[in-house]
Amino acid sequence: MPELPEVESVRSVLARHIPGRRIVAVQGEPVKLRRGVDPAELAGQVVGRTFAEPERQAKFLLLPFTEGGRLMIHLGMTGRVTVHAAPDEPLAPHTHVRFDLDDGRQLRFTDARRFGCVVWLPPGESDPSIDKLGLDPLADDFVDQVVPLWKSRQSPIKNVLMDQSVVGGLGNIYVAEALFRAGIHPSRRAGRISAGRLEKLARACQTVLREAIAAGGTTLRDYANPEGREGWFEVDLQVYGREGQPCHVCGTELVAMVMQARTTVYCPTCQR
DNA sequence: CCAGTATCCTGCAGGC
DNA sequence: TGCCTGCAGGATACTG
Repeated sequence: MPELPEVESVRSVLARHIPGRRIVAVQGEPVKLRRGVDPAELAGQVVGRTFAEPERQAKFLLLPFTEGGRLMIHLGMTGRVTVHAAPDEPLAPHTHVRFDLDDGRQLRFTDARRFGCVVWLPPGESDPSIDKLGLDPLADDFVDQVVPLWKSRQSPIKNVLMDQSVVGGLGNIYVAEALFRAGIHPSRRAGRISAGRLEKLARACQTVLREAIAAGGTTLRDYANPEGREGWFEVDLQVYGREGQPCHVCGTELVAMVMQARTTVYCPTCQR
């Protein structure tokens, strides 16, 4: 499940491949992703444009063009962006959009569950999806900025962390890990946690994301980096996916609870 | 305004 | 062995 570190990994790989490359054609059939995509229509918008340096905002990949305009891509649950040496390489199932580049290579968007999107943003235009995004957890002033925001919320801290309009980029995996590292129970009301503990949580968010980026992104079954390598990097996950197993710190059996229809695993001893 | 829930979609694991 | 059920979950529209 791509969260911020996985998207950042995709961005950094694309940064080695696409800047300076011009799109010469777009292939694919119309498909209903999170938003409908029509490759023929997309062709009219991006053919002839040249990729500039790829960017990332939270979990959104932004691919600007030197001529103006940009592509906004979200990987959803199962989305992948891959670079292929030639357009005739075998197509993976659920490949929805293919961009032919002027050096003969092909950029592909694949997404089995179709929770992702590929959206054209015309020059000067933005999109509500990225406009609504909250704080950047990797920013230098993140800790100072986020504590008062969290303090004003009455929802369980886990739900607040998942809210992209508060902090952009965290998902179910890294939320669980950050809460464990900060020793905070997922269902504790955000506003009732002391400022000191919230600061610790903010730093834990930064640490866990930075470690994951350094490791190349946690690869579970749905993620591969854009070169198509199976980048099975391992990040040291303490709680995610470890329900019923002993806590690495105290040995207590880890517990799973469902919040907002999402499973959260935590240590009932270490997290209060 | 804020919080909580249903919905989209497919692959796969687990149970019988 | 094979089928069936349920779960995985990011964003968003909708309800309370």
